[in-house]
Amino acid sequence: MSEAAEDTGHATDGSGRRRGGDTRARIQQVALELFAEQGYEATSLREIAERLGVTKAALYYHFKSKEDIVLGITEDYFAEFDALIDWARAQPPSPATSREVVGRYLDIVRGGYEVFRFMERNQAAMRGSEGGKHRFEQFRPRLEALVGVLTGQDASLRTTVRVTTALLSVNFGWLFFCHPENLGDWPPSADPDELRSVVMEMASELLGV
Amino acid sequence: MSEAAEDTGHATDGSGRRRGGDTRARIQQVALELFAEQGYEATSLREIAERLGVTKAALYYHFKSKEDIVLGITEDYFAEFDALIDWARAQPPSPATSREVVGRYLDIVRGGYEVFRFMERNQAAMRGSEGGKHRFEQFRPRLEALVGVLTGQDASLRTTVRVTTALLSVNFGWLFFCHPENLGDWPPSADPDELRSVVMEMASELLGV
DNA sequence: GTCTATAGACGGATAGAC
DNA sequence: GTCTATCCGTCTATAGAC
Repeated sequence: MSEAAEDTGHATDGSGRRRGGDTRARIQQVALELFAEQGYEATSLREIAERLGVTKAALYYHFKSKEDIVLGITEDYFAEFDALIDWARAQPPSPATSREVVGRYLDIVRGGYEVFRFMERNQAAMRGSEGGKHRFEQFRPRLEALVGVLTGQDASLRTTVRVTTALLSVNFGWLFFCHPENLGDWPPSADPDELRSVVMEMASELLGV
Repeated sequence: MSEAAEDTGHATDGSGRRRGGDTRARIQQVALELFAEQGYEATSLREIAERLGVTKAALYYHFKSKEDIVLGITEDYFAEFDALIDWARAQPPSPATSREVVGRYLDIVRGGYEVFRFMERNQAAMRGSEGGKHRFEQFRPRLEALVGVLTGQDASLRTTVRVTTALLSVNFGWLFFCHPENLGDWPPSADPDELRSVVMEMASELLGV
């Protein structure tokens, strides 16, 4: 969906360099990296602007606030989850369906590596309810919906915990082991295909399918 | 260890009310709650002081900086992990030992609910390397050590992922389902004993013991 | 679409009285 | 051990020129 790619449809110039409307996307990309590394609150707009070689004021041409930068990024991925939820609800319940749901869940995380890394490391900032402001906490309800689809109604605690853990293990497992991280030698960086099968196997066991 | 309890050995007065040295612990307790709810960077010392009915300056009598408040809290729990690692290394490798390690890991998390909630939600702030500063990121090496003890040397990717997931599922599972949280009705708040057995069962399966 | 300049608020931290 | 008062830095956000 939006992975450091264009979203406004502007053309490139003759030499193939990026032009015009992709500044917006570049801001989001840089902001996301810094937010994930240093934290949302700890990263200033000045820092983002500097890394892009522009000034703060330029950012405000593209986004009306700091929060707005994040909103624009996360929306796409929440929409993908919503689509997955709708799809899952339309399928007949079966072990094959469950595995397919988990597989699609993993693919969403794969496609939005930086975004999910950001969300994982800034949970407090996402929830942040300073003075009753809502902010961008919208993951929980999606997770609840997916778990509900996978467990069916009136699930036991055991089932709920296992299914929730299955999804979050997929999520975390991918972020933790498939990393272009600049940190030490642990955890080992895994081959994507191998990691995928390992993670899917775990999830299947936890789901009991 | 330090759970809103005294640590300076000061006496209480005749009526049993708290006195003297426990101000330090009360600061840590309140700070931890706010840090977990709103985020470390988003919570100001003014806010902490206000909730305690004192002024910012008073906090600086007990702690030399904002970071110092957190350091004092987390140290105890990292020490508990270190003790667990030492203990695990001294045991003969066996399925029973593995289960015992996981059980003790869970007990540490149980004992430090607020602390671990804080750490989970403020990963970015804990890692925060603004200008090369180290800060209080010390969980990873402990996790690596524990995983190493549980897998033995030269473990496959599959084993490493499963064991890591086992520990983190215990961690997350407890925080996620055993909650005095003020948020909606999901996830359901679980009975501690039941949750413990569910979580331990999952971990055992992932460990393959 | 990007700039300079600045407003306006709030942050962490310190000095020194009591 | 807690307070008042204050310093100084940085932050988000805006106004207005080019």
